[in-house]
Amino acid sequence: MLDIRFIEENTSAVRKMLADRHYEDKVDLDGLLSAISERRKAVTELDELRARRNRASEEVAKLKRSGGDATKFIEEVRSISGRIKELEETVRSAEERMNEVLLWMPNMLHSSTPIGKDENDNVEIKKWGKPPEFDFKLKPHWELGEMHGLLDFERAAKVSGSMFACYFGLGAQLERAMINMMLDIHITRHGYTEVFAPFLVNTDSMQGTGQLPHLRDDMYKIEDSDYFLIPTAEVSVTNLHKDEIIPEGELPKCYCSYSACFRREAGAAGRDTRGLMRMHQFNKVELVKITRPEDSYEELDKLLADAEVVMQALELPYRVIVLCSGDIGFGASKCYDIEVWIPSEERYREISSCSIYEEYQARRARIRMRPEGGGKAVFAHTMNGSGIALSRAFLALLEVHQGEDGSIKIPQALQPYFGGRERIG
RNA sequence: GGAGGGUUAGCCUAAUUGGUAAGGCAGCGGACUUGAAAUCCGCCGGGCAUUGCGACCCUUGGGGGUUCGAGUCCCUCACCCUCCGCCA
Repeated sequence: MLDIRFIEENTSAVRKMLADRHYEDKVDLDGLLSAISERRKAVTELDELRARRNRASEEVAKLKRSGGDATKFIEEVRSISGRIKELEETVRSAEERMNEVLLWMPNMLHSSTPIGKDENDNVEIKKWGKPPEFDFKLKPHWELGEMHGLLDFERAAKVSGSMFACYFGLGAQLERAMINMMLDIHITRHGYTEVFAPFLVNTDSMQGTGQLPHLRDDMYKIEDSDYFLIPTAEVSVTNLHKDEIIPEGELPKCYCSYSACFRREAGAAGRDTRGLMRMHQFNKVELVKITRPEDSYEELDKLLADAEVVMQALELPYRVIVLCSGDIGFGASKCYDIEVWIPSEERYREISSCSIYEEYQARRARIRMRPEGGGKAVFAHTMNGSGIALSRAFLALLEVHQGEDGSIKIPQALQPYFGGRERIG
């Protein structure tokens, strides 16, 4: 959510942001501005009338107490009240139009976010590791998974449907080992606090972090209730501090959280249909930070580095890109993606997304900070990133570390979490 | 699921048959002081305003209703507490 005063005073910057994001047609900026000024005009008149009514009403009270005749003032209040009702309706409808647009208004972009049209204009800023070269015919992960009895897509389809997976035996253990390793790395080496939060959240939380209204079709809604299945732990964890004013000394809040994530993948029919690449349900270890405004970009870079440590521990080749204005998420002002090398596709695919929202989510979720030494509460900054997403980490690990015989080498850092096992097969 | 109690500003607590939210703590600024404490004054939810100092407006969990007027009465929803029931 943007501040309406900011929008009024920086209209051309907002217009440029919408153009940079290719959002011009989706947001009625002029309608918003007119709703704001209509509201302001009505509120001014409303305030004056209310002041008159309050004065008259006070006279009524005085006269009643002293036993006098208040008829004249009662009549005055009655007549003013009619006009007040009209104006209240005007204000209400102006605010409704205002909020409708505001909820669909994306965040301003950070100056370091490159301007571009789509994913082709994202900027690569780093590469780590080398994509492996195989002198044999490599197997895709679903073949490796079925060969070792780690994965079963057919049975998952039986109990649920397509785009679900079932992990058996060492497969289930491997998934769990990776989750535990990631959590431990962040807790013990990076200073995060582990959180385990609900997987079902209400509409207000979904709106607080900006999934609603525009991603409604990507999420699962529970029938006959106000609950949604979380698409990421970002939602449940960030909203833990909703409606709070946090003392400056307690910032930054650094949380890491395991959760299952649920996505309808409504627009992705027919894509990545084989294997683990795209699932309706997958696991993820998420990193969430709430910080002082002045520290936020530094904290974002640290968060990215924290996620990278996991990639390195798993010995998975990756690159880091900065998303351009046409590709970056709705509420983010800047976003790094970590992309892992997928041998079977011979390209990099997203495995982590580290985004900063500045005040955008904080304003929606009303997360504020009380400055050291008192003073007016200000909005905190929020950010989050995958640290990292399972399923894709699982599939990358199978493919990258496969041998000619189909056996899979377990990276050394993971072995203690996997019963000391050095390989599968 | 049922019954009862509750929700007042960051925290805690008042408010007559319905009469227009009173205080305390914490915090900030100032005065006083060598400095601090104590004391005193102002501020201390949001909006709007400002050339100049506010006789300005809204806010008692959310929404609606009754009334000239609602923290107070009615309806509804959310959440918290207690008890009963059911349940992994």
